Amino acid sequence: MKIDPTKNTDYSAQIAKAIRDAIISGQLNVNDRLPSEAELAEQFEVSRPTVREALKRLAAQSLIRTQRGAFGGAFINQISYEEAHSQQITTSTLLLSMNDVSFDVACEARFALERSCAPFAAQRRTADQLATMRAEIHRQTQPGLSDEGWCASDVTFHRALVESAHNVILSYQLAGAVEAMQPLMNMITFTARNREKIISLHTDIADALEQRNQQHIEHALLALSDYTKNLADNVFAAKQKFKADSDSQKSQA
Amino acid sequence: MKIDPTKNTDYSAQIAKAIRDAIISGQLNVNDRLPSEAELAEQFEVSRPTVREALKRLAAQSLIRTQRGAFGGAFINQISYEEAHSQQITTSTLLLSMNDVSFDVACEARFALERSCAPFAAQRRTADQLATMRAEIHRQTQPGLSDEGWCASDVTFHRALVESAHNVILSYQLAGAVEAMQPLMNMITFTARNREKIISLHTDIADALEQRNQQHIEHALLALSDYTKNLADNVFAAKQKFKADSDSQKSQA
DNA sequence: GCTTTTTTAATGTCAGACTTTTAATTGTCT
DNA sequence: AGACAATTAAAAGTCTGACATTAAAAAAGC
Repeated sequence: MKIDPTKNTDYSAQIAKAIRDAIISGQLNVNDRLPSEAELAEQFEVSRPTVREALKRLAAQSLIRTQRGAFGGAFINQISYEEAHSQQITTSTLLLSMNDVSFDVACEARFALERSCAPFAAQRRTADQLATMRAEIHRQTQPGLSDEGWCASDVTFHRALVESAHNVILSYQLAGAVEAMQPLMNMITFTARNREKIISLHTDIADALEQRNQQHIEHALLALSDYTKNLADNVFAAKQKFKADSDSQKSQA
Repeated sequence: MKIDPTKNTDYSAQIAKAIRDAIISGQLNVNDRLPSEAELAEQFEVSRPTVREALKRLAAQSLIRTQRGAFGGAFINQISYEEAHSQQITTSTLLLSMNDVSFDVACEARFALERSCAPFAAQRRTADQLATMRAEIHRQTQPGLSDEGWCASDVTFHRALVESAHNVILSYQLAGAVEAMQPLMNMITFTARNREKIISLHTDIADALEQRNQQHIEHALLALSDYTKNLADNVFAAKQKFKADSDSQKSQA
């Protein structure tokens, strides 16, 4: 493994890429130890700080972990669902917030993705997951519930639904999508009337799941998607109107 | 922003986290410039190499980009679908390869996720996307097609299906899932008979899309999922048998 | 044989220097 | 005045060499 000094990218980026490729292609396996920083520096013919920058890049992607002390070093990390998941959420959240994705598009995607767990959820849901969902619905009916509490409960509810499909890959993908949407959802404050409607839709979902009726689950999710979209449209229209009003007042003054 | 010397994590990790949080919370906006490395070193009361390691961590997640020269520095990067997508694929691919996820589970998830684009694809598909799919089907019928060519065509076909939903978020999530599965799919070599069956299922999907029939699309995807799962089961069973046979031969010798 | 101490090999951190890149500024010529 | 060239300055990129800290292995002591 060598680096190309004529390329106009950083050495550290090139070295990181070389090691990353070796991991992906399977030349390096989980728990293998990389050579020490000093040895890598010699191999790549760069200084130790440069090697360290490369290693930090890999560490940021959870590809390696480092251990200090004798017989320590950098080891190929077995990436866990936990880590993959949190990385996915950071990326997706930033993607949404930085590219002004319309709420409609995001909302549509979120519920469409969730819908994909319906057939398996209907088959495989356990009493436990159903109980979680019922408990969250009950929490949502409490009149004193704060906005944050409401949103957190919403996430827990949908996570339980996703988990009930008993497919780790689906869970990983869907939980990411649901959580990435959360900041957008937090922009909407729900009135008591809104909450009431959503609770009834949540109840529909739980009922359908209890009866193991795939089509009802899908139907209820679609209804929830439509209702949320409508709600958001109204909220944003109201904000727009408020802004327009205050603008015209300013220009009059 | 300060760091905690008593914590047992690296300074560079703490600094990266502090800046990352500032980005996520919106204190730092797209295209904002961070202070120079020297200034950051002063602010955080660490040395410049340590700051640099922190910045490389952020660069690895595409959160910042750096520019050399006067008036250069580190700028908050507007993360693109392209970047988010490629990061997601790296993570998902490694997650699958390192956690020996069963083929069945991955396959089920892949097609279930793809199914979520069906209602929108049926509504919004364009002639263009349909043509792409037909063209790929035609390519797949060519007798001389290599295994790599077959797999690449398969990806293109499914990408076109996903794109026909015209929802950028769905495209991003689904394309990631499809591509992350690819290394697993490559472990199966398709016989001529297998290919024939898959082509007929692809044709079913294209036909259903042409007729804008959501349920047929979903049904065809399910059939494809089941067929692929079966195929994989047989392939792995055969491999197992081969291994068992050669093992018993060894023990006899 | 067990516990304690020492050794040692690694990462983590620092200070300071030098190189390269790049944009703004200044200077010069037409 | 305007276009082009030379200068300058600020920043990232890189290197050297040192010291601090950690943790496991080896050695010493009981």
